[in-house]
Amino acid sequence: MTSPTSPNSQGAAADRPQRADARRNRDLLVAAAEVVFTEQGADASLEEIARRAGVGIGTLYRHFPTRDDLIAQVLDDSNAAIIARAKELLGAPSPMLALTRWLDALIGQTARFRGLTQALTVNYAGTTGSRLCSACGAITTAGTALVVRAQQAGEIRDDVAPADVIVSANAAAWIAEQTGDASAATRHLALVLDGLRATPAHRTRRVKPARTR
Amino acid sequence: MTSPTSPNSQGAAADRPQRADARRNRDLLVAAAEVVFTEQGADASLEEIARRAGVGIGTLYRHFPTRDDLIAQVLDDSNAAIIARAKELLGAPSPMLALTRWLDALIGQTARFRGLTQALTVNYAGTTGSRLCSACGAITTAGTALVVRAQQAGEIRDDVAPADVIVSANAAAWIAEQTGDASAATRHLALVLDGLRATPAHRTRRVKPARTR
DNA sequence: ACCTGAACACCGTTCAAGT
DNA sequence: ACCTGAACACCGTTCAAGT
Repeated sequence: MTSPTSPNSQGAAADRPQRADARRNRDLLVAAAEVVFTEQGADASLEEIARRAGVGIGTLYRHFPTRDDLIAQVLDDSNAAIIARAKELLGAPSPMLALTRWLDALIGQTARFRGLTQALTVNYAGTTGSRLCSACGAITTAGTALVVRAQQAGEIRDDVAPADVIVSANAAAWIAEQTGDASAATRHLALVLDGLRATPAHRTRRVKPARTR
Repeated sequence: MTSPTSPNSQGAAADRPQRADARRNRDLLVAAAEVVFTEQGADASLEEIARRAGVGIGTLYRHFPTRDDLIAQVLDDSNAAIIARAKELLGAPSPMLALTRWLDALIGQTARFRGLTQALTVNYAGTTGSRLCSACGAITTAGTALVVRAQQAGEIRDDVAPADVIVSANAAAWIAEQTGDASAATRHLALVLDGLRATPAHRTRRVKPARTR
């Protein structure tokens, strides 16, 4: 009610929310985390990340209360990129080719480091905006647009939910991660895409007589 | 050369290799492990398993030097069952239906507890008989026979490796595990099976002119 | 021969003291 | 306001002592 409002507090406040050394430590941590996660996977030692960044473990926890907060920051740039790529591909002439390319890109970045696929899939499927992937909802939305466009163009069947397509791409990334064979992901995605192109199985079979009641 | 051979040593030796209390403790551990793994997943506390079995933690380690050894023992029965089921289904009239049913069963037992899909996939794909799943090779072999039969009957395309089909089924189980939605696994498997039924994508497209050299 | 549980090692997390 | 690292908690693993 009586709280005062300074004239230019609306946008300027977010620009320098922290001390210069704090900002620097934060950047060092994210850079170190990217290296260590890539080397050792998403369950790498946080102590090691702090050591490589040259800061105390307490500083890491101050900036990133949970492991997921740190992972989320590492993913931030590439998340923005994949969303931008989806918008770009919406303008491409072939809806099917656009979808295929985007799913390929999604797989590539989901496999950035070991353990990430597992961590992310829950977020794509769920509705809650988690700490691990604040952009996951936006990624799903962006991918959905590409799927719907391909469906409306009649290039893929329309009885499959867009979210399921994205989850299937994640499964492909997971296969690559597990088997250590990147081409396995490509083969799996190709199989799923062929399934998407196909006439649904229940339509190719003889029509079952409708059940009474 | 000079080693004596007792008259009936050939099969009897394996029957009582350990003391009665040791045997009992072993059984208690496997039973407790099954319960705890089901409740808490494949990374459940080993100390808790020992406690529930009513034995010291040292006894658990004596019988099962690694976590994988314990998991393997828990899976033993169902592994034998899925292999038997494959042989049974090889005699079923419809190769495609037989394959579908077997993959469904495989997914069901791969999702027995959280974290198992991940642990097993490496074994299906790899060649080494690991501690975690000594039967994985046999399961792959059994599944391969079902895939090959469906291919030879012309019910599914023959340019897909049988091992890839099994890995795809594992991916379906993984999706169910991650999203907590069992029907997601069914939908995903259905999509893959439609892909398997489909004419390969490169044959449905206009034939590309063969590249020179 | 087998069992037990204290002891050790490791890592994630917190928090009192310092700047 | 932020940083530091010792301290605490937790869990996996080993091994000397016991039966």
